[in-house]
Amino acid sequence: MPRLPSSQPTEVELLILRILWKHGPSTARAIHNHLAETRETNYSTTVKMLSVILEKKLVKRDETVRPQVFRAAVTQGRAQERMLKDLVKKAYDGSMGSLVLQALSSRKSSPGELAEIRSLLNELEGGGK
Amino acid sequence: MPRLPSSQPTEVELLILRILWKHGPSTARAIHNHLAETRETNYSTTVKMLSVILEKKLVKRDETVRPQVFRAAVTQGRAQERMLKDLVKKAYDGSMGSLVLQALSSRKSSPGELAEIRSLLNELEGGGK
DNA sequence: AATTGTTGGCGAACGAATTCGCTATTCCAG
DNA sequence: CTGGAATAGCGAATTCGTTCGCCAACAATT
Repeated sequence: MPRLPSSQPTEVELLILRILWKHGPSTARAIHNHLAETRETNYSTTVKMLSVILEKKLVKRDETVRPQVFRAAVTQGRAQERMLKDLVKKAYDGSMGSLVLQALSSRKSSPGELAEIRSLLNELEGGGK
Repeated sequence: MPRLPSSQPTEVELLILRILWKHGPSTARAIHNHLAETRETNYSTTVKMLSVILEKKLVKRDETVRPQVFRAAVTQGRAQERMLKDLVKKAYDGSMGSLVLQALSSRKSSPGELAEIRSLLNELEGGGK
């Protein structure tokens, strides 16, 4: 029986997206060079992955220039949000709150982050009243 | 070239673990019945998946009784933590704080959860000082 | 003990993800 | 304009996750 496509970006796809988010539109070669810092895959593999995620519409390609330039088709925030929701659904029974609790307690965040979180919390509680 | 095993529980594995966490040690039949509420897979499939996750040491099996009884070999908290860390690493550049920020802003949590979060936050800031 | 149903397990089959070899296309220096 | 280098792409091969069919072991009921 067939299985449903995952809807979430896969490992390598995410790796490529992160490079694009960080460095902006890039050529296949440039992407591969960044990729090569972490992994030892072939240039062909990078190109193939690019064509795959192009197919999935996760990236766009400018074919009018040579070499072609790839850009992320989704924002980092959107992608993160989708993945986060997926995790909450799959592993936290849909409770975003319990995820946050665990996130806060299982690891120390920087004081700056804590302050940000607190201010956001104030906003949320204030608005909800 | 070989690909590295993911270390994270997969879709169905997680489904089974959640059943065990919720209902405690269960027979294959019982697990399958719960599973069948959501999906329409065969009993053989359930048994197969059980043998797979047994292999992966995610569950234990008591073979001295008939029918055999399965129990989760990892706690829910541990499993959640592992998955959460994985997501933070893969999608948030390791920043747990930014994940929390997004979690809080992208969805409303219940007032009760917000209160819990706030109290945990107080604890963290107080202790860190 | 023979029949019938449940339980457990193996191995085949499929799609999805990832890898790369090889070919084709394009670019550029001479 | 031509040869060598870089770029683009196709298709085969491999692994993992998931599914199920089929057979064996066991239990229960007549």
